[in-house]
Amino acid sequence: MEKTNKNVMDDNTQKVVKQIFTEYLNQHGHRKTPERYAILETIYNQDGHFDIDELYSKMVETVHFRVSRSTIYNTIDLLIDANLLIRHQFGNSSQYEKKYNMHTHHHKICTKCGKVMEFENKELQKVIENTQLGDFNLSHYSLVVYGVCKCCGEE
Amino acid sequence: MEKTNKNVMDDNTQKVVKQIFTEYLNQHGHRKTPERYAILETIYNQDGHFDIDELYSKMVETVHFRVSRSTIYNTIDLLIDANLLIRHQFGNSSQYEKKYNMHTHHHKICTKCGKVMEFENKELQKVIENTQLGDFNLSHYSLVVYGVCKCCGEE
DNA sequence: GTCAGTGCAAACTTTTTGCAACTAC
DNA sequence: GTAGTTGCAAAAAGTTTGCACTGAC
Repeated sequence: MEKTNKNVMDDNTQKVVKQIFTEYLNQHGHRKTPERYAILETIYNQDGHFDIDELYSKMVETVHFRVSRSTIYNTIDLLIDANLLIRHQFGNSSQYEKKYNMHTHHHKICTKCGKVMEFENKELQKVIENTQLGDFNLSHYSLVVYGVCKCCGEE
Repeated sequence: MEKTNKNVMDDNTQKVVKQIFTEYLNQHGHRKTPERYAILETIYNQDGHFDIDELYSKMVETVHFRVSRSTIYNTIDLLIDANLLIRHQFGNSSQYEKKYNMHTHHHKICTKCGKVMEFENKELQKVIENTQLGDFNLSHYSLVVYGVCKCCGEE
């Protein structure tokens, strides 16, 4: 069993990402709606990966802020553009992950149970970032390693 | 503009992958239906990535072998299990790629035009394969690099 | 007051499932 | 003959779109 990052974002991170988002919205002529900030706050108050449905449920049930799925999709696109969120394409649905102030990490996925685990490896990170890509302007990358995890391998 | 792998598989590869598939089907008590071999052949007669719909169209229009989408989905699962096919999760739909006798490679995706390009890098490959993953039995991996390609960057 | 943003429902896309007909064995 | 497969159509699941209403500016 692998641990996911347990550092729930502190108040300062919340403050900073709100500032970044506000600046982004201003620069792009978008409105600063309460829905958008509620979504940003919910995302930065949790750890690990989530999909749209999980975020929707969390907002309705836990945060008690009712937004439509359309608004979530809309806001997620803005957050990705604002560099505050990463989209992964693990399974059938897109998985998202906050980006600001996060350690670079990679993912292991168990092909039996589907569990997604994170791991860090500085050397790997360095080599990938230094790779020659020709006329290609790198913005980010995603390394996913597939295999069988401890639990599933014990069968 | 990047070149994709242009080596259309030769007759020998076709023969070998059919043998591998036959063995797999036998070992797992699956039937050797013409649909399954037609799908395998079509996949190994083309290069690059494809999704279910492209494969379906190709079979209907080019190969003139009519199979249902259900059968394609079914067969693709078998081919993945038989280690003859890789599934990628690039966009909204799953992308597939033949696996036997292929060079290990990685993918660059342009975040503007969505183009998927391949590149090889032996060092990268070595570092990834030698990464310590604890109690995790590596089977394969997928490195996707996002950024802006030459054409899109010239705007 | 205006128009971007929201919520809802409908549409769309990709994948899965149920079932009758078929066929590899 | 029989059980695994196929093809079709319906259902699911995830995402996008159209449109009337709302609220940020």
